[in-house]
Amino acid sequence: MKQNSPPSPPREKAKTQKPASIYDVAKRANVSIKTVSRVVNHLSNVGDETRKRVMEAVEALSYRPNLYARGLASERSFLIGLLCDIPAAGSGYVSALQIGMLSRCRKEGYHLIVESVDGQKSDLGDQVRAFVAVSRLHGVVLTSPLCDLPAVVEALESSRTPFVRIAPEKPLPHSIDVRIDDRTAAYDMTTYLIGLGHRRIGFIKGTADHGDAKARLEGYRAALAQAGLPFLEELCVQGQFTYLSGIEASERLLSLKKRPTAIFACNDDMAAAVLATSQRFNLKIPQQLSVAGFDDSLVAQVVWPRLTTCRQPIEEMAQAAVSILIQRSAEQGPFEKRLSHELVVRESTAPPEAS
Amino acid sequence: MKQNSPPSPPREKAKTQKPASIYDVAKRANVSIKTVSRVVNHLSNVGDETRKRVMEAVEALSYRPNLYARGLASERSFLIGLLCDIPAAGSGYVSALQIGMLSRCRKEGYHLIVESVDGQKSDLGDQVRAFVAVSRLHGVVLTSPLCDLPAVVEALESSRTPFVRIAPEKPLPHSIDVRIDDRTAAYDMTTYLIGLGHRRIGFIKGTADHGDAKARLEGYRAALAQAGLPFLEELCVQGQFTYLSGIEASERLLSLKKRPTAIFACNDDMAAAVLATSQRFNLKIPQQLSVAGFDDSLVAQVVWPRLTTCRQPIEEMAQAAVSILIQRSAEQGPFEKRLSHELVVRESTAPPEAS
DNA sequence: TTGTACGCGTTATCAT
DNA sequence: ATGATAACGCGTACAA
Repeated sequence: MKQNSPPSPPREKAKTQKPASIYDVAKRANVSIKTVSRVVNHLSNVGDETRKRVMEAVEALSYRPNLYARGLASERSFLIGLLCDIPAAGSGYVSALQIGMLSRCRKEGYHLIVESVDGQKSDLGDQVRAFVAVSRLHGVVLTSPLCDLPAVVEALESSRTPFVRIAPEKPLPHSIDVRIDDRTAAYDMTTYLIGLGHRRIGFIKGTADHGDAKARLEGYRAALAQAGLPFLEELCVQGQFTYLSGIEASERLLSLKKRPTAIFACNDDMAAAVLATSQRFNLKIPQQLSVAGFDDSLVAQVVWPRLTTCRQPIEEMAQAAVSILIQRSAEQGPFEKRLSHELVVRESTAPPEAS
Repeated sequence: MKQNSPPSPPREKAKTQKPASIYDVAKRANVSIKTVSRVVNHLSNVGDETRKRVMEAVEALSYRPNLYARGLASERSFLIGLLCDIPAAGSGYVSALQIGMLSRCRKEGYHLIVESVDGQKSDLGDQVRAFVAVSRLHGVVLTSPLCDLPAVVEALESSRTPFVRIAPEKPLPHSIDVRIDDRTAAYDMTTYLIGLGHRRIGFIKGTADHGDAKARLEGYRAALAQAGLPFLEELCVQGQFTYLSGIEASERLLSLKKRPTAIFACNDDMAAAVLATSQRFNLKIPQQLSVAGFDDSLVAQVVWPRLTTCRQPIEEMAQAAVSILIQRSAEQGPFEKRLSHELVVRESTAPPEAS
């Protein structure tokens, strides 16, 4: 006999710890495996009575469809991938993203597989290709700067792996993007600082190849222009989204002969660094220096004074991304999903001291 | 024909984006699939010449064994699971753990699948069972408090899923544990504070059901006893490893009529909270209050002043755990792997002010 | 509405 | 040392 026969026909259910298979369920419910499959996958063409019997059997045997068998039999696996650049892997941003993905995956019966790739290496495309080749993912979520690297996008497209990009820099012909309006968010924050009376506002940029970082810089400049304030090169320094880079950047800003009365950093980690540097420069926050961050990550509330920042609904964005992937929305064409940001005012900002 | 025939026989290699299968490799190398399998899995019984031919074919077709097929055919999958309790999922601790796992997995050709479970719910065992049932993991890594919950352990054992526990509270007959010596670590820190001259040392406990938290408390008490100092209930308050719980705990400690001159918190997040509360109480750190944390996580260096803390090699622990799982060391019996901690002295601690 | 039988890409068991 | 072929558990044309 060369076909799949129901496994282990002799001993019905010994102390075999092996999880029940679809055959076990079929036998117990007195139906074919196809019918079980239909019920499990929520297909409609099943009789009510039959469905009930099957569900009972599923329950009784606590049957769970095997992930590998499913992945093998259909192109569709139940794995969602999170691809992240190694330097960013441990950041609060990625953690939050992952939490959001996790919760949605759980709810939908999918699983999360996390993979780190080294965006610096030249074999990036191969890294990605290798990853999707072995695992035929249902879809993957991409963050900066990966989502803007042609090598990554091409590798994914050539293997026909659906993907959603979080906060990419540039639109792409066929891609689905989830984001907030970083430009407007930064514009809002800058305008808020200007509204407090600040005229010299320092800005710490995010990593150069991150799209959101660029958009925030634009927003900062736009707000300045709108208020009739000049954009000063010396007030705008490069950061890398890391705490350490924030230290360096803030040292430069605070060493200026005419130092700024406020500093807006592109994320909370760097803003926290500004706080630390201020201490060393003996500057009172917020009296002598206002500090604003971005993200509203954990650190924003952990430092003292707590950071005024711009909340980004990262978890929601992640959940949206996963949902899109699961619904295979790609087949409905590319689109962009924009969630809204929110200014969170805390103790790190205030009007500048009357000098 | 009812057997597996080499897929798509007509067009050798059209623009078929489908990854090469073992059949493609076998054909190109003029061997059977079994031989390919042998080479890929590094089995010894293959002729040198044959092996070379196969490897070339693998290279040329950039063949990667399909994850699902492997998982289906053998009990052994190439997935390592990280099971984490939902409240802890976003912590720096878990992030660091994950990074360590990721790097080791990558190096060994394994993949990381992350799953969150709700340790509070009564169906915890089922949650775990469901997870391992679908995915037949190669092994899973467990953290507190999950690693000490009988429901979790039993679910894993009954499904014969190997697991390694990180910093569990109690030893278990068949389990492999990776840890530092939390008791000694806390002992060292407390002794260091005593050495600075502190006599009233507050202690903020970690989550009650975490084994490491308990061990640290023991170390604190032991150091006190060793120095002939009394253990005072009022100086020892409950925390939950979260920043917020640290706020509450520190408020209680600093509201004491006779407040402590130093506070040792069970992790960095809570220590950071002590810093924040101190600001509100107008206490200079470290002059009027010394603060010490545990873990040496990111926040320890992000706050100001930077925290004196006890470094725990979390990433290393994670890597060790994965390696153990991959080597199937379980077959060599249970054991405990102990890594070493390190006292990291920064600006948050100093001798108490002469009063 | 329900069932049969094949294929997915591996590993594993036996031959040779 | 190598190869033919049966599982593995599921989805799915196709048939009934």
